[in-house]
Amino acid sequence: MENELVTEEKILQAAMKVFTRKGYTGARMQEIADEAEINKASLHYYFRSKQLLFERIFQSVLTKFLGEVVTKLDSDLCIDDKIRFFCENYINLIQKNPGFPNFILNELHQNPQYIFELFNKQQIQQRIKNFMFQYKEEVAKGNYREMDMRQLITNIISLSIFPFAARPILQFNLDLSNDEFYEFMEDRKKHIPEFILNSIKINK
Amino acid sequence: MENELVTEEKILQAAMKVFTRKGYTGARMQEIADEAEINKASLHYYFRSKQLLFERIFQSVLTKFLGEVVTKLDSDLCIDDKIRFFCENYINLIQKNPGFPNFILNELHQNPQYIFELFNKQQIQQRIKNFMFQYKEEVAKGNYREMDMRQLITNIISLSIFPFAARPILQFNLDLSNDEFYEFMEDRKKHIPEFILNSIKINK
DNA sequence: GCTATATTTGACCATACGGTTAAACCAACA
DNA sequence: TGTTGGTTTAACCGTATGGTCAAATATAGC
Repeated sequence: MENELVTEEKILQAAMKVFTRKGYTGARMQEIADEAEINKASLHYYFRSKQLLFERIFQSVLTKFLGEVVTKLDSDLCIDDKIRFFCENYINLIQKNPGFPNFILNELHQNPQYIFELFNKQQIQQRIKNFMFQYKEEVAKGNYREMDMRQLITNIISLSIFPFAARPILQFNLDLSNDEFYEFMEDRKKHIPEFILNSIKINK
Repeated sequence: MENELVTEEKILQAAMKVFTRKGYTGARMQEIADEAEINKASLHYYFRSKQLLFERIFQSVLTKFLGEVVTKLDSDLCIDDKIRFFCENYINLIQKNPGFPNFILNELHQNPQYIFELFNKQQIQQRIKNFMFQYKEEVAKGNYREMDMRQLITNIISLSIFPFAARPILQFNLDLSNDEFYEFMEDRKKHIPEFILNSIKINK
């Protein structure tokens, strides 16, 4: 049918909005229906249950969250540019979807095991290994400090994502308005790579 | 009555366990009652409603989470030691209470406004300002790089807390067993201060 | 326009859940 | 031992919620 895609798409958008805001247990099927401007029974017509609808959304969110940025990470950029690229693009991505980090962190905690399949699809582990290898080569050349690469990768991710997950705390304690927080994260796109590179580069 | 404190304490412990695992919407009063090995009606006898019990728990968690460590931050330690102290003690604290970060990050997102009173009690803003002032003095002496202190503070917190919030993701993608993750975080107590100080100190 | 198929809807169902009640229980004390 | 007051409990209540169903409505092919 013609309308099918439209309705289905409306539902998916509404569901993403509600699930990312309220989480699985907090979300109400009625609320999703209202948001999509359809009858609650139609939800179950298109997606049989809350669980199935949720899985669809969760998969889509996780794919968006991991895919877009991580994919480009084993390009032929140098270490510096990869770090710059990652921070800048991740912050951009989350600025467009502010609810993603908390949503993922939270539901992750409930479901852990079944999520790992999704990670596998993105071949994260392989990309990380490539990056580690590239770094080691640079260490051998004397350009970067030797360090536990798992710590470095954790640092890059933490610095980029955490401020969004803890946004209200930061805004309050650093006394930032919404606009100021936006500016703060804009600055941060440059600040993080600078901060990291200051720490890991060896200046000859 | 004699038994009152015991029962009340049992409830609070059970409630903390369940709320930090499942969040407000995910937690069930029956589950808390079971965990405390009492009747569900007794819950309502001691704490009138789910909301009130939750607020009690949330306040207690937040106080523990903020107080213990942050309080000691405006001591007379030097910058280096304050950063070392903060990272080490925060990681210790969370290792003892692994559910705290996700719990706070999540509920925070639902409730923001009423939480700020609790932050005020801990005088976080003042302590941050003191730290900023101390840093500026050191910059003037030429010992540390000049930088936006709000970024630095965000970095310290992000690096310490985020790995716990995203633990399953990290464990999977860095291929760490539970024991290895523990070791990883043990190393991290030293790694973070080193990483940060490498970046901000000026070597003469 | 008629039939078959897909979609939408209001009404309904069963269960789960937070919360209440009244009776039972128990310790202290007169 | 009987009375009092705090505590515990089983049974119950009203509502919210995920899910179903059959009737109604729209759509497409003939």
